[in-house]
Amino acid sequence: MQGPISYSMVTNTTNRTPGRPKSFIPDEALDRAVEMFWEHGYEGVDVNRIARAVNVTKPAIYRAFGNKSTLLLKAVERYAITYGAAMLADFRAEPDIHKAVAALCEATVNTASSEGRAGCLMLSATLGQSERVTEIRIFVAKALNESADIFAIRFEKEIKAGRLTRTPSAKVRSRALVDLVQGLKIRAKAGIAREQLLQDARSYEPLILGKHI
Amino acid sequence: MQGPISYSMVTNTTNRTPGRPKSFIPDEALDRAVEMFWEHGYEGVDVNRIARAVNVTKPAIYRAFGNKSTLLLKAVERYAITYGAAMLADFRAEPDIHKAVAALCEATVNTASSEGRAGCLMLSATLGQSERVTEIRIFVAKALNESADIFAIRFEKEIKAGRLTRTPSAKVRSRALVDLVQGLKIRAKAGIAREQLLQDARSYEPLILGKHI
DNA sequence: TTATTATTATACTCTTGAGTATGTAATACA
DNA sequence: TGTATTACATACTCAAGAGTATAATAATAA
Repeated sequence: MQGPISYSMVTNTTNRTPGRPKSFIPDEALDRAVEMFWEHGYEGVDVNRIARAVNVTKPAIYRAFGNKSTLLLKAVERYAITYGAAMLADFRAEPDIHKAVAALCEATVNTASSEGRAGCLMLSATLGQSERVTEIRIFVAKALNESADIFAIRFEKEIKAGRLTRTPSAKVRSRALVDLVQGLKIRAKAGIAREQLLQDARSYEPLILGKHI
Repeated sequence: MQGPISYSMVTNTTNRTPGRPKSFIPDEALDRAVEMFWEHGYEGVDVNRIARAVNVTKPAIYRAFGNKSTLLLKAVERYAITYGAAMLADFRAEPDIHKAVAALCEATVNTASSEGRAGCLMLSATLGQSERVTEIRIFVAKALNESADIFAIRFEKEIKAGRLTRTPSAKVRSRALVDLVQGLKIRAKAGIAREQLLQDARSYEPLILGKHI
């Protein structure tokens, strides 16, 4: 259909290994897989489409990733880095805890409530039925727990510094924040209006951080 | 495989319409569909299995429900009645608001965190890719909004009665409660231990209802 | 140049499962 | 007893899509 793409077209470093070079960059294929699985779901995507999206044919994808369910697993892992880790980094980088929580909630809505790619790939994959769904669930559970831990450590610090009340505990606040975020994503996927969700998201910062007695 | 089942075996009221009577009760088939879709997901179930589960063959199911995606839609609606509406009824029936919220959170975990049927059919169907997923999402969005409204009305009443502080508002509390519940279900599906989730669920009542200043 | 190796594209197999065409069984009613 | 009606089971069609066998191609190394 289209002429083969030489290695120099996709990378500028000299190829050191013998053999015909890849005509696509695996991580780019993964990015397209992320987008497509995110938008259409696991069963809604066939490997052919992903292959075409990176100007390659199916066997190349199978050679690079093994099978479709492994491709999803890798896509989920990449999604976690691209989106999840980025949000956590922003959270850690923001010195004002109120701004940090507010930004996290708003960013969640903005990411989960876009027109084409609604919701969250990690959740869709967790609720889905791919062959490697067990590994995906373990990965997601770990990711959620790690997020909660990061939140909890930060809340604990703020409590110790006297900037948050001792109750609710850092642990409770952190778990609640994780769950609230999941709820926002779900409602985004269900099609509830972004403006509505943004309004709710903004109200969660005072709910989580507000003074309790 | 098995002999046909006479109508008198499945109902005791006299059949008033002519023609051979159904050898299965549609609502029972729906119940089995709920169970199977819940446990294995939409793509994980084939119509044949549902048919066999009610001692009938495929065409009978197709005649009764049209096609697979409609069957899922109907199953989701039935799930909403069987589980969602029941929880809301309990919530309304409980005069003590603290007990009402606590019971809701705990019941959520107990329902969503069982061994075989983890999570929530409404969420799975919302994140899934059946043909009628748009209608499912609209239905689920409506259900979530209605739950939030019920909570909000109740919280408003408690605020007016002086049993809850004016902030956070009834609206904020209600949305947060909905989202927290969704988060618990997601984490249940991801395989986080029931005991852990129960502990978190119990901490959400004071978070939502606790006095804020 | 030639051998070696890795990767590609073409063209295929195969399974699975959704949906249906056809003839038959069971009931109401005349 | 017979006719209309509704549902049933058997046995099928058909499409889609996962995964692969095979041969060609593009690079390195000697």
